[in-house]
Amino acid sequence: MCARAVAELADARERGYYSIGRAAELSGVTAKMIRHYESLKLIPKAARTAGDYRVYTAGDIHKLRFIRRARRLGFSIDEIGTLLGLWQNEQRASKEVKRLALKHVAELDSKIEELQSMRAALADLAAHCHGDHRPDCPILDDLGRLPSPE
Amino acid sequence: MCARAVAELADARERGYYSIGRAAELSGVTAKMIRHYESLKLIPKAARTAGDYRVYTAGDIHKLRFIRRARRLGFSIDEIGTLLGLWQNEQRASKEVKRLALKHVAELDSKIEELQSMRAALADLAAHCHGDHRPDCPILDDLGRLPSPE
DNA sequence: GCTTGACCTTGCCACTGGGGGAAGGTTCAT
DNA sequence: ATGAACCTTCCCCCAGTGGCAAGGTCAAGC
Repeated sequence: MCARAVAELADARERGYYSIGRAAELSGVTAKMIRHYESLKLIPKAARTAGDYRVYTAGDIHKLRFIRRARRLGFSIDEIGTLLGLWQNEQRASKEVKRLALKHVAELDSKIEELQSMRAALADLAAHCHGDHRPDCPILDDLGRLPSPE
Repeated sequence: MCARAVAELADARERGYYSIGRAAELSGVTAKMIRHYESLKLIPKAARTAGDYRVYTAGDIHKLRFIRRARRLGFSIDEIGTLLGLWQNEQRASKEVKRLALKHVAELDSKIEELQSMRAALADLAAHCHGDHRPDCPILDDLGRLPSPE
């Protein structure tokens, strides 16, 4: 993931390197996304074999797994970049990490609230709709409501 | 929004047409998005003046407001297309509208649940992090956790 | 050695729903 | 007649994927 030109693929495998497909299997991040993360500079450029195949170490795969877990918690790519830096920095202060996590919790909270208010408004409208063959429908009435008499 | 070539802008205004900027003001949908919705065929092509300016009727603006409200409830552009069709169809069955609304409520519910489980997991990790100058951090430990001993 | 097929490479296009801006034309008031 | 305000089209950007196409590499069987 850092050095360059690692000879043949067979060689590379013997030395403990994995192809992008294997890395994808082992980390749960698709090959596509591994390349994408490389292009975004979230991860450094992978080393290549003589045949120009990317090769990954167990450590790289560990890092990819880290990224995948962070994505699942909803962190953005930028935030994950920061988290990776902190993860690999032995001098980090856990305060920094906690601050980032709590900021993200707050973002999640506001998204949740937003969705909940949409949900409530819509469920309320739906509750007042007969839902039969007739055209009358408070849902459409509300969406098409005029703000002021026209 | 349907016919073509409406002569001069001044004429058009006298006949009750609005420019895209006015339509944006009155509907709350930006001029940018009005053009975008037209390109997506969510709304028909607007009529044009001799100078190629789009013109809109009060009815069009009403429709744009409908779209804006539906977006705020989280409906996708596709769903809004369907809702618009139902809105303008006097023969509609309110059952259809209600079904769409309830389906969307279910989608909102699953998104809310997803965010809530992220939120809970992250808040839990953060709660166990000292958040001080020391590097030890359960948040990073969890993100970097190996799935099986290696 | 040659073929086959799995895997890899790059690159482009699509989607969600917008935001921003450039380059140039139109309208209208002064 | 000129400048401001508004309009036009076109393109790039964001996040985070998925998919396709054309081509190169590798390992294995015959």
